[in-house]
Amino acid sequence: MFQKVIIADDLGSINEGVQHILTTYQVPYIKQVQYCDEAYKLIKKAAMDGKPYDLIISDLSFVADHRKQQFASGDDLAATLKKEHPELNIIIYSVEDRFQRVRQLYNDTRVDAFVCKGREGISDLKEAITTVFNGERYVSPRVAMAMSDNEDLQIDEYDITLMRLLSYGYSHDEISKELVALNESPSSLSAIEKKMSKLKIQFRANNAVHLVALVKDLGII
Amino acid sequence: MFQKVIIADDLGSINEGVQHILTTYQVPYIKQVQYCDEAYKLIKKAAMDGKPYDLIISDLSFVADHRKQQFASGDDLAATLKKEHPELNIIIYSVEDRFQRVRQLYNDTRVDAFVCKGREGISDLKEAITTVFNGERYVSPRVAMAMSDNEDLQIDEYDITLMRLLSYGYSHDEISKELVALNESPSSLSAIEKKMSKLKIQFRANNAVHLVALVKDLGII
DNA sequence: GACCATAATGCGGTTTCCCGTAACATTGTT
DNA sequence: AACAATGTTACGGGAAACCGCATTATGGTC
Repeated sequence: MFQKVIIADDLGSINEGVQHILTTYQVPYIKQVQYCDEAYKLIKKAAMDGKPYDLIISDLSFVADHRKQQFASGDDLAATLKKEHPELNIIIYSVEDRFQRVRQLYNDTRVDAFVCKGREGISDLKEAITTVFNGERYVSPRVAMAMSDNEDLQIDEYDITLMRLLSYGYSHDEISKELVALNESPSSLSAIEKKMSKLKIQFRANNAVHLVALVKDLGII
Repeated sequence: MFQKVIIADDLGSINEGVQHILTTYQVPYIKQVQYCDEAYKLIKKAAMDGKPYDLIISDLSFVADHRKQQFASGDDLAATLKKEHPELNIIIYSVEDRFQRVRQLYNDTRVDAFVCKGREGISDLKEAITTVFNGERYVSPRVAMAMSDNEDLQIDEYDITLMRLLSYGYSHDEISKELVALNESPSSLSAIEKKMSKLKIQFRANNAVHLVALVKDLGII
């Protein structure tokens, strides 16, 4: 099992289970930090001392406070770490569940695991830890669809905005007006209808209600 | 703080956090069991010995196995315990989040707290423990709406069926045909439209899409 | 500028949703 | 049996969604 693990998570959302899991896996050295920068410094130092960490479990969002930080988010930290310490395993443990960000972290940054802090968060995390330890990668089922290699399935921010507005009970017409107000394009009623139609095909939804139900289950909105 | 706590949860869904929370609250005696019957027996025995438990944290669903059990579910156990040991505090900690069952447990069985094993499960549970210790009752925000004293807000199985079918992408017409097939009544198109209309008013939803989004968030479907 | 491909919009027709009203059925009360 | 109250079904009309096609921008290439 891993020998040296660092947990980065700002106070507000520390999960009691994480530390516990690691102790049950008998990880001898566990360090908790509350800032990305601190994690980065400690990892650097440990590597230079020849006693590198072999796993970091990090959140994504860290509340900003008075201290000026080099890394604004776990995304930045992960990207830098993967570049400078490719041997370090990275598990992201976050409430985040939007496709966009998960895809980017998994496919571009190439973190070793992405776990949603959710209903099944703890058990997912356990699975992630063992899977990563065995040299493989992992994502929570909740967002697994985000990694589908089906290239048709590319959902961008615009799509999400659209579906989110839809879920708020906006009519197509209202969505159109809203997008005009936001200066976003396309914004015409026709364009929105067309987009909705495409989304329904992508998600194999029978209608708008079905679409929203599906993407809510998938955690996209 | 509580002195003697029993945790009833079948193996599959034990949450590492629960035990940890109790230890941080410095509960001196904690017992874990996997069967309702065992919990019942231990509680009985402890009471007779003059060293009663003062809190049980119990799941609702327990997987059935070869052993024949007196109590099939946490509901039964809770109801019996409240009757025979009214002084014992009961916290239900379950993935369950359907109004029906929550209402029954809270209003009829009168458990002291109902906590959803969800995203905020652990922190909810902590709050529940301290709240109950202070002699008050608690329910997770996720299902708090179920306890609304607004009597208009009574959602029954029929409503849930309806909204579930709706979320599956069925048209009103298809829902009607489905209900006819299931031999459920009312099943006419008109009746369904009327019911949908009422539900939209109840949940302050602008339209069907909004309704499904809301009840999905509330965990009703 | 001319040309093309694509994106965005506009429009008409069909279906479904939505909501009011009215008819019919069921139940319970006197 | 008569009646009221409520539950269920039927129907109609306007609004929104849905869908195909025509028209008008937009951006890039020669």
